[in-house]
Amino acid sequence: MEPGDPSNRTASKAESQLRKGVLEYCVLALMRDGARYGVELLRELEETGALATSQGTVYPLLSRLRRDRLVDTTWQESASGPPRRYYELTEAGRAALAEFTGTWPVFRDAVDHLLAPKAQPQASGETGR
Amino acid sequence: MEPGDPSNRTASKAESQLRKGVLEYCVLALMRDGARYGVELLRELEETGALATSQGTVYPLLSRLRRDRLVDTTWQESASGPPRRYYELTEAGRAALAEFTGTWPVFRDAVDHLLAPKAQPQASGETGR
DNA sequence: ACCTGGTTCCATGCAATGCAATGTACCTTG
DNA sequence: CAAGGTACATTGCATTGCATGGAACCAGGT
Repeated sequence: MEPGDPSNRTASKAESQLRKGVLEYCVLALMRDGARYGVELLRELEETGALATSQGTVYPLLSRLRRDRLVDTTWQESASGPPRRYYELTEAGRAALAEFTGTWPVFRDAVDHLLAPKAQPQASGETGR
Repeated sequence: MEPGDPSNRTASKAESQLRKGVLEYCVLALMRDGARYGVELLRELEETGALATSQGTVYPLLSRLRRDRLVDTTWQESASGPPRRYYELTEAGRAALAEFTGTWPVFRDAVDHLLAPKAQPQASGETGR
């Protein structure tokens, strides 16, 4: 990779820290519709733009998921290239993903609320949403 | 506080990791409308529910913000109790907050998109599943 | 004066995690 | 066989949330 790639500017220090703890569940989410292998996950994360990362991040993460029994793995031959290790959600993995799916909106809304411009004391009550 | 509160177990690990990198900017956001002191910030974070944290987290964070010149501090007497150290945004602090305000929605939407149930390719109604 | 309790500030050590750098193995192509 | 691409993996580092513990200051009761 080009160390001096200027297109990397978007990946500031803040984004790197934002990924912490979220990446794990994003990877689980990507496996929701079926088994995936490492480089495939890497590509799909890249497509999201904000969650792009590197092999040095994904493989240790996948190892942790396997250690914690959130995923099962199976080797599978490839039509062209070396064999791939496919990762698939276990029951515990689906449970963890479901839990995060509930946790995330709460967290997201809390941050949204803090970041939103000063609340306007518009009359009383809330305008709901 | 209840150190061993079992009701915290479900979201504790995930939420704890979620706070990484976000807390810094949430604290900056809280100072947007004026100077704040440590315990005050702690209380306001507590009110958000999802961003509640402890002194052991906030004070080292505030030290880093000061080290990086994102905030300035001034001592101020208290009507009842020991003096308080008030933290106020510097120009660099406002810039960092502004940058994050731009970064956050991109990140948030990326996670939302991944977590959303499988995208249903337009087409017409899908009756049940 | 002394002590108890509340408030506020802060430092230290640990654990989790993203990441760059690097290495290994396999497959295809020439 | 040699070269290059694909895929998996490990190591060491920096950052950061957090539990724990402590210090300083003030007010009120005894």
